[in-house]
Amino acid sequence: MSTTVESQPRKTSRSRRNPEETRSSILVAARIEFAAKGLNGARVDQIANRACANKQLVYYYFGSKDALYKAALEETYAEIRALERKLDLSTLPPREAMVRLIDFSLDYLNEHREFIRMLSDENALGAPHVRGSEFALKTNSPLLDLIAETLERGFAEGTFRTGIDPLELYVSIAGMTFFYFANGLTLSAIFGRDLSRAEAIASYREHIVKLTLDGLAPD
Amino acid sequence: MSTTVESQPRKTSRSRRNPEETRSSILVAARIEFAAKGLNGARVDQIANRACANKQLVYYYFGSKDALYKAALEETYAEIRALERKLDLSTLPPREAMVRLIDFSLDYLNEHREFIRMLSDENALGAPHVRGSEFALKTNSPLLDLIAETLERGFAEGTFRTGIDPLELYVSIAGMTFFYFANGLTLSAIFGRDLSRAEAIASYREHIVKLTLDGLAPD
Amino acid sequence: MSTTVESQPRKTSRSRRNPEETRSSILVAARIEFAAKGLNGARVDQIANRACANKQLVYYYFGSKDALYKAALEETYAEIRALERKLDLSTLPPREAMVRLIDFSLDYLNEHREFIRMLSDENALGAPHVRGSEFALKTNSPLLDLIAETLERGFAEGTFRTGIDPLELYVSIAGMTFFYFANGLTLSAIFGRDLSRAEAIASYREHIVKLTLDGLAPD
Amino acid sequence: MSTTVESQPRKTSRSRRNPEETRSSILVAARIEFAAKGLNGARVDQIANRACANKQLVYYYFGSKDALYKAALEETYAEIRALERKLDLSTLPPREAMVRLIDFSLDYLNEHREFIRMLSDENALGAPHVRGSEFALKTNSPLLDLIAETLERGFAEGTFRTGIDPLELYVSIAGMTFFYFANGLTLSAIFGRDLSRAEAIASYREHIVKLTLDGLAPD
DNA sequence: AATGAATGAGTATTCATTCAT
DNA sequence: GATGAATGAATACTCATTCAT
Repeated sequence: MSTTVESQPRKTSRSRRNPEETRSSILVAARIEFAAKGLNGARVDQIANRACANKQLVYYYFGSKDALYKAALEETYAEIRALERKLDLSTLPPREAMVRLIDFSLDYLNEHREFIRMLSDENALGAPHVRGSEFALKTNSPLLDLIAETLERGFAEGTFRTGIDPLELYVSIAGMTFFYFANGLTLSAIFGRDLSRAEAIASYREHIVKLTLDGLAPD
Repeated sequence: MSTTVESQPRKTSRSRRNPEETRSSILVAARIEFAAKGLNGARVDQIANRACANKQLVYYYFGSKDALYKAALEETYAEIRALERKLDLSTLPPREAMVRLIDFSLDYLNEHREFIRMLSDENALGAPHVRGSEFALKTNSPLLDLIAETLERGFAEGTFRTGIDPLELYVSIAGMTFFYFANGLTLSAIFGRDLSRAEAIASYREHIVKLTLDGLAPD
Repeated sequence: MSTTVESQPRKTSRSRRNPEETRSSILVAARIEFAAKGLNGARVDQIANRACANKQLVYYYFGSKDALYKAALEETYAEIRALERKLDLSTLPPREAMVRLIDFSLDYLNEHREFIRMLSDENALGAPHVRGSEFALKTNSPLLDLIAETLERGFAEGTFRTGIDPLELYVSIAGMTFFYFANGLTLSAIFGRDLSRAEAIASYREHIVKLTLDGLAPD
Repeated sequence: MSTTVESQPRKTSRSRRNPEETRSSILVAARIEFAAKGLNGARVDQIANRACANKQLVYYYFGSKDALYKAALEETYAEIRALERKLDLSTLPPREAMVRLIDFSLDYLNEHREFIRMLSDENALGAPHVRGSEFALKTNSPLLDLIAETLERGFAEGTFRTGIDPLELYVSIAGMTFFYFANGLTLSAIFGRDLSRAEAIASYREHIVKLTLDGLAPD
């Protein structure tokens, strides 16, 4: 469950005089560095290094470390939104759709710890980069609509109860999955049980699937 | 929901030549500073300032910034464990006990955002301070036993189903509450709904109480 | 015989944007500072100041105080080796060659007290910078070969005896000259005779020339 | 040939309320620390620690780090002077007396590297502690008189030539021995020959004995 | 578009020394 | 005499950022 990234400058060659590629490789490097060390811990030098660019180029393309962080954050969000858009819940029966949503959340976070780190970091800093209208618009999620539609279908067929707020449901599912990975290291240490093992994750999945489906079921 | 702490040196007088008090005031200042800015962002200068001590005293008493961070983390954990110990779940009927547990979790995190920040930060850093046997022992939680006992009582009286893992239940509850506050800023920004309002919290409480109790109920 | 260097920042202008010159001026400043105060006593600030650079440039070019010290030490050695290489002993009759060697040693140390200081300091510290193969190779001295060849020529013409180890001869000559200047201050103070006066040096020269030549003569 | 001293606080108990002993144990500790690390490198904390005293006592008894250094230097000198006083050269035939002197110098320095370090350090610093009349008087050496008397006896019996300055002879002998040990580490490293081995020392001894005796012999 | 050189303001840490008891 | 607590002034080193080419 370690998230440490060794600071190998990974100097794979990058073609000269290709602005688009240069910008892109800086952004990729930035995402890795920020995800691994946070805004404060990340080093512009390392980012430039990893991107096989020089420090000045970082400023040329992004203006400041902070702006670069924001760009990295936006890309990270964009990525997850793109995946969410592919999550075709409407073709599945409501209960299966909900399970699919949980699995997606669990799998994505398990495989993209960097998203956790960036999200935690941004909030710890007071979320200064997310505030502002453009950001919210850019990262506008289709998920809430998907959930709402699924809940309605479930209610219609009698498998879900009414009165469930899609955002609250989303937050509770995201919370259960996010927390598991976000705080897995301290949880494992303090409770003496390795939560990063595949079986532990599978078992926990069963637990939250049951909790959610039962919680959604009509009385 | 802002967690920023203005860097006012808050120079309230501190009696001289009182080692116990000096040490303590440094630790208090450290907890505030670390909670607000994280390990990387915190400034030893600020801590000393806030404690009305000088920087060297910090080193005199704690040795290093890192050791001070660990001490702050331990105290933070100790505090929550002390509260958990007071949580007398065994005198309540199982379902009420579970609600009590959720309320405690929600209220504590709502009122102690600094705990969230320290926990997130420690995990982001790879939990280097929590690893190691002494820490786990020191912060050994009574909560798992309380939950296990409650689950058993609930099963005995027929309100809870069997086969529920106390740790998994704890993680899911903690996740739902922790995530709400930990990532509240970005959630509010992106979904355009202020989650820090009291009514929003109350509504979310109802949601997770329902989810949990229904999830625990026998089929 | 004073070696103290006043800490005048000696801000003689240095052309901007000239990396070669910048690096070089830092190294020059470092040699002065290290020679005057030793590794421990030297201040990076002072070095930067004297080089009309700022502190960070020192790190930009040399990485650390220690690495800078090593670079200064290497240059110091390189300089003396370059001079030794010019010492054309092979064109002189053996006895004159030996006198030439003594004179060179005496004159060089007299005029380059900084070499004495750096050598003493390095040894006092346990010679950590000199250890390692590259250093030895870089500073490989031609002197031993020169001495060996001179001894052979002297033996051939009957002025020197056989069985003399070049390294031991070198060490004894270097010892007599080095110690005179290295410890001149305490010697002068304790024995109440100023050894830094030109006549004192001249007289001592006669003494060691005689000692050496007689010591080398066949029985 | 290493002179590094591990910083074990060597906390052997020391009887309380015994001023003489306290002062003495501080001085002993100071000599070890200064000899190992020099004036700049030595730490008052370490000295106090090693002496099982507290830092304030160091100041109580010696006033300052510098004064303590001077006291340590004086004791070091006093010790060698005491040994020199026991060197009964006058009972030996002149040539044997001279050999005895060389052996003494070689052996003492070999066994007391700390003397080398302190002497080098003091000179490197510009000998500020040795300057001043009291120091010279306190450490007044009998050696020059012993050498002068030996030279006279040698001249009288025809084994030594005339015109030899006792101080110059002393400096040359001390130089050959001192330099060997003082700079042994760099010499060994650069010339690739371990000068600290007993055989190497024995061989060098023969060399300087021969050099000296031949140099003193009449033409 | 790209680069290496240069900079100011910080940042944890150290250390000799003094104060109060 | 002896001790722990307290302090100011340094000190090596870092880092985001800008300049000049």
